[in-house]
Amino acid sequence: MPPRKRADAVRNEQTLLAAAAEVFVRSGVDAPIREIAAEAGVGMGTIYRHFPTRADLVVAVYRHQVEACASAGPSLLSTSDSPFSALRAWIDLFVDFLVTKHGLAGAMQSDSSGFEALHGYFLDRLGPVCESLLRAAAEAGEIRGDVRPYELMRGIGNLCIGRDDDERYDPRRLISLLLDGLRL
Amino acid sequence: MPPRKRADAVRNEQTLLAAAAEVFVRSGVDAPIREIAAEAGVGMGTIYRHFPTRADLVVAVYRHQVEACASAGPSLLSTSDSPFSALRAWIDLFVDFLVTKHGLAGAMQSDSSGFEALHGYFLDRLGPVCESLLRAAAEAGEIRGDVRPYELMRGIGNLCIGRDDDERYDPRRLISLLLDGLRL
DNA sequence: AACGATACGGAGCGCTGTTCCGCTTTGTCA
DNA sequence: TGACAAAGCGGAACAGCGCTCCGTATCGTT
Repeated sequence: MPPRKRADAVRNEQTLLAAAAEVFVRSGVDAPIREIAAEAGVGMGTIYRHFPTRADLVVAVYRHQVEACASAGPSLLSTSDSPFSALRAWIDLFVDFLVTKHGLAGAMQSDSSGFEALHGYFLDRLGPVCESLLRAAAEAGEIRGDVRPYELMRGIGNLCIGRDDDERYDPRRLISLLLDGLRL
Repeated sequence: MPPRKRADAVRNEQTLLAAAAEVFVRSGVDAPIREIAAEAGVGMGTIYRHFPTRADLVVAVYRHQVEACASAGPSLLSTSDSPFSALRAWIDLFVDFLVTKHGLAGAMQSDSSGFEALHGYFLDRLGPVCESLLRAAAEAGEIRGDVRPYELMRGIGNLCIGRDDDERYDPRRLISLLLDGLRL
């Protein structure tokens, strides 16, 4: 059994994950390594040591984001004014996450089976979270009750497909409209 | 009406189209501009003047290749030993062309409607050519007669999906096997 | 032949990924 | 606690790329 990782290395790994997620949203998954290093306040060597290839980093961020998104659901539900505003806030996190998810396919150019596995993980983990938010809002009488989590998540995912550099298309606007459409 | 283009400019444009096609097959659509310039024996400035963006170049090569592939059909048919060997040779050209075609989607990241248009052009132009090769081989009794051009072209196209840097997968080998399977 | 107009070539700039190694921090053991 | 490998870190340095720009060469016209 190899000796445990050093505490600073563990810290840096977490910092990097958070910084990379932030930068991916701001500049896309192809953002320069330097920008991610700067955001995290570490050197480039540190990134390469933790994540030898860009795909490694993207996958790690992806998993990290799935977890963050999953655990954000219940906590938003308990801190928000209403179930519906929790849902809105959660969807907002979800959209940030989709940037990473869509970049994933490109980053994992080979290995499509690995991609499928990650996609399954994503559905298993986030589907129930979305469902509980939906149910809470429905039981509070804020939205209609016949919306299924899969269709909502997929619909939002599809709305977010397409290049970010298109001034004429803002997915978040449409998603907001969609959410309004759920109200009773 | 603006004065005609200079003769050397026209020549260079043709040279570039041929050189780019060659390089795309060898190194992919992301090949360095320098490599294409070197292959064509021109300076980089010349490429940028004729094709301001990479997408412009890829699209131009694409159209050029569609035409070349379309006109190669009949001529192969008349110079080959048999219709079947003409078909084999044509498929070989077709596979080269697919490198450009698959790169097209990536190069035209925005503008998916433009991509659809180009795809339609591709089908209209190459479908009949493939059909005539198929029919000739069938009428010569070399292959079965129930193969439709669309399914063959699409099948071959799909076989060619996936990264080129995978040592374990050689699309041309499989395509050769597929072609053998058409024989009577 | 002479002279704009047009096109060409490639050096140069800025940005990127990736490596490599001297320096710092950490954990351990006497 | 102090000292000393081992593990980890930072960022200078190198290499490769896209793209621009302008002095030079070629073309077509008069």
